[in-house]
Amino acid sequence: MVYRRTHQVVKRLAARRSAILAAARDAANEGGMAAVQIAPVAVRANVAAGTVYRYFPSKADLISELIADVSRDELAAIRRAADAAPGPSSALAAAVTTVAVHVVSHRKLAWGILAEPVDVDVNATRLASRREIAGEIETRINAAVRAGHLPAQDTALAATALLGALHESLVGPLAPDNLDDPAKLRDAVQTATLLALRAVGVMDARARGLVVQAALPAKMLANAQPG
Amino acid sequence: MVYRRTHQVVKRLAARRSAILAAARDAANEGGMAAVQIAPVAVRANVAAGTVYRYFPSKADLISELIADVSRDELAAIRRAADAAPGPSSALAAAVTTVAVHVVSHRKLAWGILAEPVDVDVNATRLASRREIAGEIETRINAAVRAGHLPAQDTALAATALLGALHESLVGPLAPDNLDDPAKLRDAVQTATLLALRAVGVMDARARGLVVQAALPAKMLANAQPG
DNA sequence: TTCTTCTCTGAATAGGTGTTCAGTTCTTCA
DNA sequence: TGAAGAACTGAACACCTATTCAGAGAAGAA
Repeated sequence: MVYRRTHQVVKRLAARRSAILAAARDAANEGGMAAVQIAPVAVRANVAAGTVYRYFPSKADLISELIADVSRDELAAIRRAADAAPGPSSALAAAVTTVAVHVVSHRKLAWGILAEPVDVDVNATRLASRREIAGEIETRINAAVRAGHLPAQDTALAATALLGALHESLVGPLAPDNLDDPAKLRDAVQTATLLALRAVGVMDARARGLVVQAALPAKMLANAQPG
Repeated sequence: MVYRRTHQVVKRLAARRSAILAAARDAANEGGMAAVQIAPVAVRANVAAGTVYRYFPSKADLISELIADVSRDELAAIRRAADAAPGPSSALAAAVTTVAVHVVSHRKLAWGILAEPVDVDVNATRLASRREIAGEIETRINAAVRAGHLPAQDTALAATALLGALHESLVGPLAPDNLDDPAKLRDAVQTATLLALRAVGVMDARARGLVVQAALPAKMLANAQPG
């Protein structure tokens, strides 16, 4: 009389888990991390509040996993874009553009993951996520420096500052508020990218060229969500 | 039999108000806005919790006033530094350096005022504060552009990005953690300032010169608080 | 079909923090 | 000095939301 999970059950359990995570992601994307509350998320996932706890030991774990998920996706996108570029400078430009597009495409979510305060328990995850992204950017800056395209500098600080500039100008409270218009959005992404590249020492003229080259297909911008 | 406040009483009331605000400021400086809780603040100010409500209608009002206070000070410092500079570029460098020094000097407070999420009621105040600072920086960028020292650009976005770069690299979670050492701190401030200036289009060589010129007296750095 | 084990439910619980208010203490004024 | 008004106190209250858990519902084994 041993109970053994049927394949079908295993699938359903996995699906529920995903549904809960997806619900959390949606909630975060609509109202920031503050909106990721157990009861509402449960409703969204068509599940009772208690059920959430059968999949995640605590809210902190849920959010941690959400953050890890999102940054895994983001990191992959950055690497893909950068690796496809012809040289170190283009790679950096592509990486930066990718980050810019991602944050404007999911502003609330990005804000929640980046800046919104949460339990100390999730800070570790968030920090790790940030480190990964910053580390990737730093790697690309380093490559450009080694190639002689950028002046020698504290690349860790530079990567951090670069991300700060992007985030603040694109999803911060002072970010332009008319980003629903695709044209404006594209402008904002390009302007922010230009600023970021100049910050690490790319000369103005060259930076403008790189930004244009790195311009992403409209398809990617089309994913942007109003809000 | 009209009760009339004696001068002494008026003074005491004012002192209490200040004490409460100061307590709130201290708390924020130690643990961010999350640490600004009525009961602890009251204890710090040697007052009962209820008393706080005789001076501030609600916690949101208390925090709003705190934010307004801090940014008033900051704005004044920025203007003082910039106005004392010999030209538009130096003025911008001085302004940026001032912001950098301020944020590293009170990291937790800065973080709380800048990024930590709070009641919607205080968001207006925080936004206003941010706008003021960004506006001042924007003004200085504009002056430098008009003087032909910087390329034409979206100065509002540039100011925002510039502040983002500073904040993220100096008080963000990835900021260097050895800023207790005055030498390191000075380095970090200068590096961040350099990045910020380059971002808006100051050429590398010139930026380095401006950063050195704008170097603030050690006295100002001495106010930095460990943490 | 029936028993056992797993899974889900959602109302109840728990903990934390802003806010109130009846009672106390202090201050003014005659 | 005493009456009246103002300020202060701090325990009680209120609200919000994460978490629990006893009972209900499904799913597997026999």
